[in-house]
Amino acid sequence: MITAAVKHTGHRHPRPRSAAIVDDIIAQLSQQGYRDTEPRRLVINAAAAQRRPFTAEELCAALPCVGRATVYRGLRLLVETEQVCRVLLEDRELRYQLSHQGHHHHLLCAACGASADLANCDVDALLQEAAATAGFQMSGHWLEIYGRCADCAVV
Amino acid sequence: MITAAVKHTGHRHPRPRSAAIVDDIIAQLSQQGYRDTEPRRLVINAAAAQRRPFTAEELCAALPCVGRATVYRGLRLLVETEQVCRVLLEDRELRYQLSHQGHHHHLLCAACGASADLANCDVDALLQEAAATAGFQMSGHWLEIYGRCADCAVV
DNA sequence: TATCCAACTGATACGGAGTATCATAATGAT
DNA sequence: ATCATTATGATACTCCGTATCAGTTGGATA
Repeated sequence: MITAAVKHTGHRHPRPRSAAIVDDIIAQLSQQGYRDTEPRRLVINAAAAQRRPFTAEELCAALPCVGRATVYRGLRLLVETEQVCRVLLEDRELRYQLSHQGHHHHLLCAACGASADLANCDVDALLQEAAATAGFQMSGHWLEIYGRCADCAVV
Repeated sequence: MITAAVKHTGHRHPRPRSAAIVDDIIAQLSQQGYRDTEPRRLVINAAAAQRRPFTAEELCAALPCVGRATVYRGLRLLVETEQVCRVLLEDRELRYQLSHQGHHHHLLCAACGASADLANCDVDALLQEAAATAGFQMSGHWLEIYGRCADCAVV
């Protein structure tokens, strides 16, 4: 019998630090009835390796041995299960990044492409209220914030 | 000599109420060096005739005698000159609608497709501040609000 | 550990949305 | 009326994402 700790993952080297993330996501997917497959792991792993919001095509390029459709399907599944969130750039380019828990918005740096999470912000409540004033039942929203991060800020 | 009031616009019937809007927009474009052309007027007129945010393809369909590229170019020009604003639906479909002055956001009804303007809302200030707290210089944002308008509200 | 079905994959084709190209036409300043 | 500039329209093209479908794989079951 092979225990989880000893089980090979296909890597000859020590498991990268992203392996835990992959396992965690795979576990959550399994719980929801989705299978643990090699291509799916590769997609999650590649997504976790990104340091910036990335495009689906970038993932495809990073995973030449995984079919394009599979990459797209994998991303879609991850978005649906809220493991990954979608980010919209100013030019409407769609990018992705791993979710870091709960509802939040993104501060997107136009200079370096970095993304910072904006949590603990009561925009939602404000919008809900403003919408209600107009007799509108708000059910959702899309908000992206553009500018420059601390590192790229113009002095 | 033909005065502006008498000048024919190609209509045999009384000028539709949108004609004033078209003239106004054309005037603003002229001021910026853009020409007053028939296809461009047709695009503006068709845009003004819409009651809901519309897609570029819908305009194309409504203007079979105007080239598709021209419709797209016209819309792009109108967006650049801020005569028309872009609206993003939840499924990322891009729509357009005439601008109604100043910065504002849209309340988009998922049931009937209507759009209401949300003005006099200090979201911007709130975001600016929240972003600054994270050391982020905000330069812009994209915000769309989804839900149900007063008419379509679920009781 | 053998069986089996549902889920998954990958190659491919397809479709929609928007843009580039370029020869021709129209505008409006002179 | 002339003429340089801008605009148009037909078309081809790119890009992004999805549908299709035959073949494969995962993992539940016994």
